[in-house]
Amino acid sequence: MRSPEELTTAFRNAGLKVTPQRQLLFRLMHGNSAHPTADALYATASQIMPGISLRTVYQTLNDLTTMGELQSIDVGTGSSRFDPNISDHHHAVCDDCGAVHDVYVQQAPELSGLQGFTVNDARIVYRGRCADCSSLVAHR
Amino acid sequence: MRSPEELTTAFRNAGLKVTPQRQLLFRLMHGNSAHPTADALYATASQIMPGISLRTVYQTLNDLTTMGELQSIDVGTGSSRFDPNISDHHHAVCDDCGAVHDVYVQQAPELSGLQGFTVNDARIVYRGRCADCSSLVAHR
DNA sequence: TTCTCTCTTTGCAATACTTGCAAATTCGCA
DNA sequence: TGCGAATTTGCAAGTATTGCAAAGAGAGAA
Repeated sequence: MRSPEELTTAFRNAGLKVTPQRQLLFRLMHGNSAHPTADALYATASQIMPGISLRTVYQTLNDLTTMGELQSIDVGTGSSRFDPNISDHHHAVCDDCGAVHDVYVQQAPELSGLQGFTVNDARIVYRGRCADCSSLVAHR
Repeated sequence: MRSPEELTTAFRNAGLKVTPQRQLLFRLMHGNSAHPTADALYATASQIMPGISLRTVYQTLNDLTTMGELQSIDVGTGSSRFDPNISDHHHAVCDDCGAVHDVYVQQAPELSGLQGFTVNDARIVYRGRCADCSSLVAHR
């Protein structure tokens, strides 16, 4: 996603208003590689801006996603996660700690066995154990 | 998943009971390539066995999944889908009609850029337009 | 700066999906 | 056939997300 400053002008140009709530969320998501859920972001935002509503967090995340500034990802953990990295990439989920990591794959695997299916998008979710959790196990 | 007959003995051997509800669900899922949701399966089951409860459908699907007879898949449509095909495969979802198709990929793409992550599983979800929907558009 | 129109934020209710729980029922071995 | 354990049901509860209406606040115009 673009920087908070760029988003500020982009929102104004689009006739949208730049509110303190939105600015805070811009800042919290910019460069955020934690793949937070709406609820997790709400928790963080609440510490800085008590009173901000979960509804606003959902609203803004959805707006940013619609505008193409965020990618919404679903790794099967019950709730959607949001990723400011909108480049072509995939995700690796640690089954131990739940962390989600960005992953880059050399080439999108070709599809075979489905005649006539036009692929618009391919997303890969890897599951396993991340380096941190692996080392924890090794020292157990 | 195994045949209804095999599951019957497998359940008995495991100390589990073979009820009419379970037998019906065994039959409905065996060879089912529709990737139904629990609710969809409940609708079908209800026509054959009025009174069967949605709770039992969820229960049985979860049990079969735990036993490795079914694969639970999440293609981001809100609810879990169940697949009796437990071979190594992936899925293609039509954004028009919502149909989910089984897909086989030559080789699981290698993971790069994540040091020390041990991959247990890789799942690919393709999105696009299936052959049926494409031809509908062509004739529009 | 002030006005005002429109977009936002809030709070709460409502929805969708799934699971927990307890009572009633039924399977299956002896 | 009887009994004990596993199951099924119905309903309540839990989680994630959205709809809605009233109150509030940007930001361009005067």
